Amino acid sequence: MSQKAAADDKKTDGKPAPQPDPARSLALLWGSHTRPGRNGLTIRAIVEKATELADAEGLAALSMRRVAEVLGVGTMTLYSYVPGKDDLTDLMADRLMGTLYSDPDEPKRCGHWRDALLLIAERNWQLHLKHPWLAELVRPRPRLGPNLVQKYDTELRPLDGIGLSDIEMDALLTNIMTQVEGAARLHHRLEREKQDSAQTDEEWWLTQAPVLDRLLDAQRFPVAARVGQSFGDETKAAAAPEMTLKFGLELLLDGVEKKLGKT
Amino acid sequence: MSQKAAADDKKTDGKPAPQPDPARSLALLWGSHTRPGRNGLTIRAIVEKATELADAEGLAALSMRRVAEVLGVGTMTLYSYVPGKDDLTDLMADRLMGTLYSDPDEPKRCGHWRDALLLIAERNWQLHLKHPWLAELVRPRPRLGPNLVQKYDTELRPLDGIGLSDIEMDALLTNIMTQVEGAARLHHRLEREKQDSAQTDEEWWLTQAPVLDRLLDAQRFPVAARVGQSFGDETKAAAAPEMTLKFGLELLLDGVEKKLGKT
DNA sequence: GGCCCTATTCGTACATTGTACGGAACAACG
DNA sequence: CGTTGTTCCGTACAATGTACGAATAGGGCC
Repeated sequence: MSQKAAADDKKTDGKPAPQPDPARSLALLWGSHTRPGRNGLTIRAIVEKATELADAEGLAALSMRRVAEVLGVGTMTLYSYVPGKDDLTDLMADRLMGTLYSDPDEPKRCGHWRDALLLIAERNWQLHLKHPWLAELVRPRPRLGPNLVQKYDTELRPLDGIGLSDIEMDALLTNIMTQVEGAARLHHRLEREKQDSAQTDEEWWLTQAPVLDRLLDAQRFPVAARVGQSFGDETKAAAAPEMTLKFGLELLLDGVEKKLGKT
Repeated sequence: MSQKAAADDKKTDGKPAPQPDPARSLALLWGSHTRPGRNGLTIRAIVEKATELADAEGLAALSMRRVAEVLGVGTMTLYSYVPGKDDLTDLMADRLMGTLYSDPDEPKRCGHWRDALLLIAERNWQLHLKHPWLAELVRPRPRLGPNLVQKYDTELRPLDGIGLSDIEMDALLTNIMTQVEGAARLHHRLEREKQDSAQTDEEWWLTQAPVLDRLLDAQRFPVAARVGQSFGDETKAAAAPEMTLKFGLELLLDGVEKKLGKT
């Protein structure tokens, strides 16, 4: 239908793309973030304050106006440092990637690849706990910034030479990251629901009761009813997503172990 | 800090919560979607048209105004059928869950649990391919609707009695869904980038070249450079996320197999 | 020191979003 | 033919990202 209808907005007067300029975004990521402007503002400062804001109030509360307000500058001033909001979130994400490990060989120093992967998963999990907005970013993974590349390298090192092909190494890491991110999303969703419906889970059962009734009394869902029961008990007791993640990781690593023939 | 500061907006004049009413949302999901209004409109029709729109133009283009326009009704008319946009997307998602299997025993009929899980993963993957917006929804998983519960039950059945506890069954399924959704996100991200930067990937390498140079010439990232190379080759060749998913699934299932002691 | 030019700052404006509000049109019932 | 309650929807509002261009400040050159 309107497959290409949205391509030419402006008359394309010379510059190729006024809005999305991937080259500029990349240059920004890899460039210097500490060169101050006229009023002493730096990209780094913007990114840090924005991160604080997102940590405290969630990604939904992260608006250019709020960031500018917190920094005590005009809203549009931010745009002389950063092309747009997407680039800001990219910067925020990439910066965090630099905080994961103390040095590029930390995971490898675990010795066994399995321990290394567990460390990697744990660090990423903790990062997601500290920064709930990380898992909410629209972009599945942020643009390729220096810290992300560093992280990639750091996490690949303990896998190098254990018997996996390059592509398998990448696939394994990707799957682990997917697991962690997925668990983080679930975790934050539950957390938010818990504090949205406020106080006791007494009330939670009241609103959910009609559905649960329909669920249980009908034998349409025999297995779901029973498992949902167990899961519900577990859920209220502790952090279910973390258990799920641990379980999935074990399975994944056992699978790797089998693929490698033996430990 | 502002933990509870945002609780009381309005004077709370009687009705508990004017905006987020989980009970109503749940009732909506489980209620009838075919009762027509004055002008013959039904919830089902709204949901279907909205789904078409999201399929064709992406989640970003899905606005209440557009949906109403397509349906030929006033914008606010939608609000007499659906409490808000979130509920609409919940309805859309839940409806799709009903299209996954022909009957509640289809996966179980595969015989072996491994084949069943592969079928389950494949179906969910195909669904994500058909509806890119599904993986973009903010809510990690939609609200508990009838079709989602049905799907849950259907997918649990082949796992029942093979030697896993209820919680393990749930965790396994959750992890598989996470894998699929993560792969879908990556897939759609690559797809979008490919058609955003338009025509040849010639140009892609031009914009990405400076970064890649910095990446390769520095020996800061020895492993990442090499693996990224392999991965880049693979990426251009075919659908990398799908391969990654297949790989991760195999590992996961091998892990399950080991846990069960033997096939 | 004085002046000009360029890069930075940012007030205003606009398009777009979800949706609250309340009047208008309509159906059913007496 | 009212009356009443439901459904429809035009208008309005607050919030968003950001384009535009006027004000402004700083730094180099005479």
